Amino acid sequence: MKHNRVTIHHVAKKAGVAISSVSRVLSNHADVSDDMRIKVEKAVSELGYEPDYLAQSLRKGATQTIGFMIRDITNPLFSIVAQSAEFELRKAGYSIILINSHGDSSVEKENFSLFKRRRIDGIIASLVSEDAAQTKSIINNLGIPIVLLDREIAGLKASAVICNHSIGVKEATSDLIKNGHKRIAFVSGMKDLLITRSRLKGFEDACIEGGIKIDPSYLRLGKFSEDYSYHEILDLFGSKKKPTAIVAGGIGASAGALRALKDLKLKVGKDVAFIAVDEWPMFDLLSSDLSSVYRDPDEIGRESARLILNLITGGPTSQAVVQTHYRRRTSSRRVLNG
Amino acid sequence: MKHNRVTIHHVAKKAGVAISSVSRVLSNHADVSDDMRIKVEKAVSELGYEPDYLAQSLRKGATQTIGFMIRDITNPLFSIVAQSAEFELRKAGYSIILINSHGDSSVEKENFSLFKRRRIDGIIASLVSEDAAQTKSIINNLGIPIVLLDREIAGLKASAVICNHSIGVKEATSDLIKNGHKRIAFVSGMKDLLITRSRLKGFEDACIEGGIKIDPSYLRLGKFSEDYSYHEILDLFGSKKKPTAIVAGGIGASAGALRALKDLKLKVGKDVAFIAVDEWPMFDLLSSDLSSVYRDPDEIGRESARLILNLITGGPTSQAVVQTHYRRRTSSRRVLNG
DNA sequence: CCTCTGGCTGGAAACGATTCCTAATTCTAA
DNA sequence: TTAGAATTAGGAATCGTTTCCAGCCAGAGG
Repeated sequence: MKHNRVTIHHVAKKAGVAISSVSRVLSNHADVSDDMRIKVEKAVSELGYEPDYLAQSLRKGATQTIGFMIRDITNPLFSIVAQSAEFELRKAGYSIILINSHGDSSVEKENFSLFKRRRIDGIIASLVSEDAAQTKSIINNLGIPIVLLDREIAGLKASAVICNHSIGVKEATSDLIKNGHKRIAFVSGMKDLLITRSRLKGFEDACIEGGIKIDPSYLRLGKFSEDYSYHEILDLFGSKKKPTAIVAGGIGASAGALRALKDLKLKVGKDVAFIAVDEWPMFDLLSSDLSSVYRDPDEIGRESARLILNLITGGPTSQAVVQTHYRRRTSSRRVLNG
Repeated sequence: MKHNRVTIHHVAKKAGVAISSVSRVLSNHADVSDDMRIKVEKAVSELGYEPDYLAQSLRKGATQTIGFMIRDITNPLFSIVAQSAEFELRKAGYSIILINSHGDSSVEKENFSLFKRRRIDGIIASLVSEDAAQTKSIINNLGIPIVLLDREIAGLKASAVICNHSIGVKEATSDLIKNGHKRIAFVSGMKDLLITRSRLKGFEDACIEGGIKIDPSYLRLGKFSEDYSYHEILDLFGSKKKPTAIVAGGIGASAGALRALKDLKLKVGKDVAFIAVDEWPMFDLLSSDLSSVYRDPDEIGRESARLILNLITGGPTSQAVVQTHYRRRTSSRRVLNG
């Protein structure tokens, strides 16, 4: 029981050579004779030897492991990102350790220290917030290459995959305006995040171009949660100046808004125009044919894998931009009624 | 740059004691004086020392890591399972390595060997198939504790979380029969999987109790994919004896079936009764108010974590059963029209 | 015939911890 | 006072690799 793990010692003994020679053969070192190679390979295959990652890692100082930290793996968008990143990284010989931060900065902090203790080679992370000075110093002191998803932190030595949200949101908002909408609500997450600012910029640009003055009470930028969005929409429709259209930034925001509209017995695409930013699985089976601002999660995963590998091999930090575009469907057709 | 990692040596040197003493303090060993403890703890906190997992693992023979292997992390059900398992396991000091098998047996095999080389302490897996004799021998020779999700393999030393699908499906089917349905289609995955057999049993039991003879052409048990289900439903409705109700086993089956019905312009809950086995995010926002057979993914995750920890600490293999139940909504109300 | 070069090989020192064994010190009791 | 027990600390082996270094041997060149 104790001896069922076959190590390089066993191979060396069986082949009648030194441990170092076995290692040399296995790592394709130049200085090894044909004779030696044959002897060792024979012993290796007879014993079914496979080198131990742990010992290799300790010696080499690299674990061939990437930490993937997000707020919520349950988010369908991120689960696709994780999947595609894993697919790319395994091709390069890396495994991924998955960690949730549950949207909690202190858990996030712990996770970074866990990554360090585990000697992770690189990190792909969707951070809780961008402002925390503490987070910045933690990352900078970590000494581990990191790729940020949709975050921008000044003075941080990090690569990033940035989605160009403003373009898609602008197209979407412009379409609403072209259809005569003037009272457009915009619900999304915290304003201190790049992702929100970028969406907001698209929204504002469209309004400016369309000659619409933005009423700040239509801007509800607090949290990404369903709950937040649900209550904000209820609040908006309880007021005097009900919106005629809604742009929901993010999956949580969309879900909350759609539930609120359902409870208010308002028909999407009929009583109110609606555009969802980001799609989710079975989007086409929803009660209404939703227009959306789309980005490709697979691409985000691929790009994040590419960037982290690049950093690990000593490359400079860089950014990748993923485009978004407006997908016009029936929920955003003209539905004005007031 | 090279010396920025602080090791136990530095602590020992700073505190002016031996390495072994530092280790003893840190692992709360009994034989350590107060004086020693204070000296070491001071040095530890001044240097910000944190023990290296890699070295600890190599020496202790345990990596505090669990491998989580599934066919598709994108599946919303499994992503919830993964999340809740991770939450439980981290409380016990374990991290999880996430691996996709993409439903491919040979990838699955590679993954097992990767787990072995990484000295994973335990595995939680949703296997591609149950029949492969090869898989059985691989797992048995692996020597790593394993928990199977919804799979049953005779002669395998493994714990398992088994969902009692038959109960929920039976309730659901009985309800359809009570409403007068006789031509009920059942679409799901391969028959050689416990999960399918269990669902089928519930279906059959309900038919027997309800005095309905099952027409085998209504049983479409091939794959879990959307594509498969889509085409089978199209086929069924292209035939003479169109079904009046559908039970879709699994998320993929449900999605495919709903798409087919959409393309056929058949209204769910009006032209045909429908019951989905398993729910997915935003289930309540679908075009129809779907009845379902529900199981709690969080519970599956928790139970799998519990079982694997139990095995790791030397406990015997065991099974946990997660119940399912029928959630009656409008899509399964009486809708007979022929 | 001797030395030099160069290809191969084996030995040993890391990597960063844990843990066993031994020795030193203190304390108790005769 | 001293033998023996009880505490506590240090040294060294170990986990399974990689890699540096030194040495051996053969062939080439003088």
